[in-house]
Amino acid sequence: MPELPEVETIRRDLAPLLVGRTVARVRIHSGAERLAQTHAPRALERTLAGRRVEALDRHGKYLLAGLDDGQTWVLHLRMTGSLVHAGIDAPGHRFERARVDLDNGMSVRLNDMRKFATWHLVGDPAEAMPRTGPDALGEAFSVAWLRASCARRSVAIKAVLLDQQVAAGVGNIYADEACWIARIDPRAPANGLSSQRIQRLHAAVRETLEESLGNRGASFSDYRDGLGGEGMHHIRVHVFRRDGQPCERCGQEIIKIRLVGRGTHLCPRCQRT
DNA sequence: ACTATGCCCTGGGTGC
DNA sequence: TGCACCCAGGGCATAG
Repeated sequence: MPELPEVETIRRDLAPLLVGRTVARVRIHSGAERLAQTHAPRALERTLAGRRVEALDRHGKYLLAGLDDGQTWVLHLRMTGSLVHAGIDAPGHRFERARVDLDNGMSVRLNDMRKFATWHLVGDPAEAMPRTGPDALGEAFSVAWLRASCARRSVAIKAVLLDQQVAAGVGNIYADEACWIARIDPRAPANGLSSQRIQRLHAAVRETLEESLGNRGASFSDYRDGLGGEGMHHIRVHVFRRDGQPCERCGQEIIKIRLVGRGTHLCPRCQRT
């Protein structure tokens, strides 16, 4: 599950390898047609060929490749997607869905077991990410913003954290981790949290994302960095997929529940509503 | 406006 | 060993 730290790790790996390079050829494999959201697959392949990559940015979980014709190639990896830099003749991964060959004998492969990844080619990146708010590591995601986002919502705080309009880039792993760090029960109604607890939660979101970024992301299953390697953060998490194990803080057994349609992990003793 | 649910996908795990 | 079933969940569509 590439979330913000994973996507940012990929961006940092790929930026020096892609920026300044020209796309020689793009190939969307048979069976992966849904990848291309704004064009028919063959049309997208033709349009991208010959374009130079001028920048590789990120917003939330989206990667944004700025092209020399002013268009932006917007990539989202969803749950099982990865982008791996490899030689043009390197054998394809079992779940390779598309490949981008560069002008220097190298390529980037999109591997995606579940075929949920998307590519948009747009003039304005906002077109490709219409329901996306401030990046969770950016300045616009402030304590005041989180407080305002909670004030008008009666749903569980975890649902607010997962809302990409509130904190773009936070996904299931880091929502659970942030709630544990802030000692807040993820089921707590958002509009019932005190100002002080929201401040603590905001700091916890930043802390968990930055720590994971420092560990090059969490490879619970399919996530790979831009060079095909695994992250290290999955062995550093406090609650995510640690159900049955003792809480690091109080020793109580971590439990797993279902909340907003997602597996949710928490310590029932030291996380309070 | 808000909230809840189903859908897309496929491999891995579980139980019989 | 086989096989049916369930689970994983990001973002969108749809319904209430």
